[in-house]
Amino acid sequence: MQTSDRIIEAATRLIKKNGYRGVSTKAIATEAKVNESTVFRQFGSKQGILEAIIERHSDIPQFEKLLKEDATDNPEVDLLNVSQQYRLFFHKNADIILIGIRDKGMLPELDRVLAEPPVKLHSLLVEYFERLQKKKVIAKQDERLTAMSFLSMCYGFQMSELIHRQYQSQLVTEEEFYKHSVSLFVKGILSQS
Amino acid sequence: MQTSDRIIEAATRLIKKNGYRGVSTKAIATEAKVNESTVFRQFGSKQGILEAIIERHSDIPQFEKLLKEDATDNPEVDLLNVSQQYRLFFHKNADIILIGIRDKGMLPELDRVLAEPPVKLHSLLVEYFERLQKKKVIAKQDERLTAMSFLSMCYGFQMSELIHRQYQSQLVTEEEFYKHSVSLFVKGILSQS
DNA sequence: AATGCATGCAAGTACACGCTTGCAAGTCTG
DNA sequence: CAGACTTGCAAGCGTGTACTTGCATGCATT
Repeated sequence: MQTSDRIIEAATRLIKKNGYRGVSTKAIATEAKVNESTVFRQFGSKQGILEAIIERHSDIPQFEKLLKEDATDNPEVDLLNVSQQYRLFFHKNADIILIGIRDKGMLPELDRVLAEPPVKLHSLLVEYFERLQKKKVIAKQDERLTAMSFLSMCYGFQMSELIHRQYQSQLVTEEEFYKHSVSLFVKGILSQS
Repeated sequence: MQTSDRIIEAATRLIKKNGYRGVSTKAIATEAKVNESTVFRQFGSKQGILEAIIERHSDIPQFEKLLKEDATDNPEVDLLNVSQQYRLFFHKNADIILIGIRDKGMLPELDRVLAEPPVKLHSLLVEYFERLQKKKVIAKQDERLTAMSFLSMCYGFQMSELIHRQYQSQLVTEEEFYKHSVSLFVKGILSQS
């Protein structure tokens, strides 16, 4: 494996565990089984390593397609797809999400990148629910709030998995959680108030 | 105001912003308008300040009462109460929750204290939903998953407020979110599948 | 074989940080 | 007023850390 890859992986592992400021370049070098000077020759500075980590994960999810072109307008199907995609997004980016939370403010760009997907998804969900209301598929309701409820449910589940995994994991599996939550949620939005 | 109070407040402010390791004792002293040596005379060490911050917030919520003695067994009422209490818990402890997330692992006791309430609340909700099912108030369902859905919804909303406030706040207010979410959720658990 | 490149190694620099200490000044209490 | 206590101030100690540099070594390409 490439030297720089080993360094990035080592850094990711350590920063996830101890935070950016809690990890020294020497520790990263040792973990990567590399001399410290090599780290600087490759990345210039400690911050450079962090930037490389983020660059490697630039993988923004595409919810647009799921809720527009590919939408079946059967909410149970579409929302399950969205939740799967959201879940995938969390898995793929678990590393930088954790780092972004721990070391918020270290890299403004990271903050922005991480804050964006939820906002974007919220507005897409609003549009989606609006359409379903017009089509009388779901009851009349405040779509902003409905979208927020759904989003919070997914976000909350994923965040608690990320943050508290070692304490409370495996109360329920991801599969069953989403299956149950989506169907419960759909029942809620179908019925007339 | 007491010198030590000023120090604790200053430290809380700074640690929330920059993380424990991102804040120097000198910076804390300056922020508190106190000499650095005074900080050490009062708290012994930097870690001592952190412990004092946590001690000051030892304020564990009581969901037990809400879901047992005080329960009306009208889920709309009870769940709204629970959500209010949960929300209050987040507000009261916003400081140490944020610090706990940022500096996870710094203080094992803090990790534990913060991981506990959600787990506890989950098991209380499970009991509650079990009872309502036996009483035929709500449909038959897997109460573990139902509890998790509700909990994730509340947790997710509060966490995103805490973490991303500056980016996405005020899409919706807390009041309307909980009112809407609880009623949507209750519709979901009432209806027969 | 010669050249260039990536790396290891050892030493070192500059600085920030946690923490200590001795002394002087101010405040509060009996 | 005397004594105890708190604080400010200035200096300093030891350590860890980001980062640099010069040299030697091995490897690959030409």
